[in-house]
Amino acid sequence: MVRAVRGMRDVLPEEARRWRYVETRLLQVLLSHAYEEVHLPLLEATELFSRGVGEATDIVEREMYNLADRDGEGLTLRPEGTAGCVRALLQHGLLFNQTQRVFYSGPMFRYERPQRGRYRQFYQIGAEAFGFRGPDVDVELILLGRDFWRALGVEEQVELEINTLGSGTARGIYRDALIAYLTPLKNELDEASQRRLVKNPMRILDSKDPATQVLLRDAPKLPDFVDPEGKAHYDDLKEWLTEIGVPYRENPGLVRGLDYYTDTVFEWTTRSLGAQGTVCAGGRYDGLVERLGGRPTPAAGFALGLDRVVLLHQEVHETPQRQGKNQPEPNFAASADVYVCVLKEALAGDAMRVAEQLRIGLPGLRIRSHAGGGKLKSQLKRADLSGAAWAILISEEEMQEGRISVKFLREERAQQSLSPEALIELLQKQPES
RNA sequence: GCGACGGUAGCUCAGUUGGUUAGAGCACCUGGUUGUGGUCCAGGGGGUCGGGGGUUCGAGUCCCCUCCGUCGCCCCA
Repeated sequence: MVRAVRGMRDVLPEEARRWRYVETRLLQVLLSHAYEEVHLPLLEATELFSRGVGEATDIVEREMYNLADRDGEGLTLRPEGTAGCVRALLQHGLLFNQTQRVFYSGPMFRYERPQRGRYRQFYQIGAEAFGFRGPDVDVELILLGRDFWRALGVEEQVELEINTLGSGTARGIYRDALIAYLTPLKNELDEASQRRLVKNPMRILDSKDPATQVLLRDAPKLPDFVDPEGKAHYDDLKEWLTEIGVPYRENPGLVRGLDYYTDTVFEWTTRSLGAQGTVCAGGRYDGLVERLGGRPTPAAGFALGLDRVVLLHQEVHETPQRQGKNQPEPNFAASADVYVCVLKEALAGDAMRVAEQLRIGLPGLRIRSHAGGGKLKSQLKRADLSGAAWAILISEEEMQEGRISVKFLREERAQQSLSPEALIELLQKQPES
């Protein structure tokens, strides 16, 4: 049997129902902040990422899915969304003398060791804001995050960490100072950190190796190198967060794996997901637009890991038992809301007509009409299994009188026989999805 | 890329120091009288024991390789 390739995941109906709910909620939040949606290609020129993300990053060095187009052009399955987003806005002149706030959603690809919450094809929702220099837009992005967690009811599980990297130049100076300090101690560093010393020294700050952490105690501190403007920016940000009432934790070790970040960086993390605890992360990247050929443009954004957020949502809101009398809102367990049955097989045509009538009268409700024949008993069994709250029964006598019966599957309530119009009215009052 | 652990029915798992036709629960299908689900009862279908090789009279069980998964490292969302 041909199996899915490693790191590629199938999302089956039960999870997909939750997935759609979560994604819909998140997109609603974005729209409520008047962010505009864009759709971007999965394939980009390889150069976009080597230039945008940074040649020395792990992503570009060994995690990208590279392929050659038929004419030999180097293509890459996007490993992240920001570079492509900037490219698209630049290409169409949307960053010229104007601001933009956009979002996108879709799969990203990285060749990593698969693990729970970490797949080679994984889904991100990204939001980016261009043309805003001040920390107000940083706050806005963080607020977006808080609204996400509230919308999903997982705010208790998530916390915010922030840090500042300072301007690009300040960062460069710090980087050199760090290298100067660590180089003589090179042999005492853990293996991974030794490699990073040349390529991406700031990431050493993230090391979990105890010996390395001891060495770092006396290392130059990033905050001491942050330029006055960067410091003011950061102070403003913190003040704002406090004022608005967004709790945060400062984490001076919070660095980014992608080269383009400057000044503010932030990360929403959870302890509920094991090692893959980062659920949403972002920050400023004032240098990227210029790096990709545009005019210098301040920018900030974040990416949210949908796979992980769905997982987190699942931890907090378990799928209820199918048979429960009071279906929770929303109803993840059900694959239909209304199930149409016939008392005689010859009535199948009438059933389809009635189902269509209901679909028109009850948009939003999932109406499934029985297929495959069988006795009423087995039809009702199907109805129950579908999770539907109502079974509709079509009988010959009632059809002649222009009535149909509704049976309440999830509450103690007598079956009713009524006209289609009355039925629609009845079900309208009880939105189930 | 590194380390540890795991893989038996659709799912969760049992399977004795290697020994007959590999089991359970759940799920699924059928029946328990004509047109009423969930509970109950009876019956039924379903497994190349992840794959390949080896040891052995004999392998789900032992050994090697490989694939996949989980946890951690790493990386990051």
